[in-house]
Amino acid sequence: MLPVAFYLRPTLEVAGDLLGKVLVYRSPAGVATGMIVETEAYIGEDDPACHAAMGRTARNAPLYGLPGRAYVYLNYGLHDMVNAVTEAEGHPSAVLIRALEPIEGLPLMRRRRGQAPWRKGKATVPDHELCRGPGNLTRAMGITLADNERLLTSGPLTIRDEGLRAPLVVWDGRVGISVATERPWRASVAGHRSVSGRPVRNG
DNA sequence: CGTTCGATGCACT
DNA sequence: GTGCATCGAACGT
Repeated sequence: MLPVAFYLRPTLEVAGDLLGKVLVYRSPAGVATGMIVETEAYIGEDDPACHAAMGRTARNAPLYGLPGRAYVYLNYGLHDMVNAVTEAEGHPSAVLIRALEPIEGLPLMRRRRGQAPWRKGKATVPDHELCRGPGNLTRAMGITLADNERLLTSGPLTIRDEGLRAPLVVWDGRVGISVATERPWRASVAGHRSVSGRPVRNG
């Protein structure tokens, strides 16, 4: 299990080092796990895309708290986004987990994805798309707002180092936001099928 | 290939 | 009332 000290570091280091680590979620319905292949850093009140940009509010309070906990919020009324809180208490920063390569619990993931209101009765989801995108991965894993502020170092929601080979990391601009997109604060595994957005071209 | 748009909830102004 | 750290279907070129 990654210790609190892992998260108590500069957010960009955490964002890069989370690639290749394994997100684990244990629910009554079963266990689901996946290797993290895409992350984004949101760093402090000076980052206009960070939820802390306007100062502390009820919603973003977890960002200001201790590292090594989850920050989960609802976006577009439909999608729960999961972040790992980083840096010291009082430094509002986090890493958004944007995509996983599914490892364990694929049938459970597929069942959950199929329950999305806009997807009922549609074609089944290919394995590598089950956890592609931040909204998709929380739905597949079963992570919800109820997991906000949960410890990532013990309990049902954890991130483990399973010793997988360190992947080749690509840094580029964050996606889905309208400000500060030029900051290269999105980390992804080069060429991985489960990374959201357009594939990164290679020479 | 591209753009548009509906689904859906809530924090914040 | 406005605006999202989204998703994917439907349509146009």
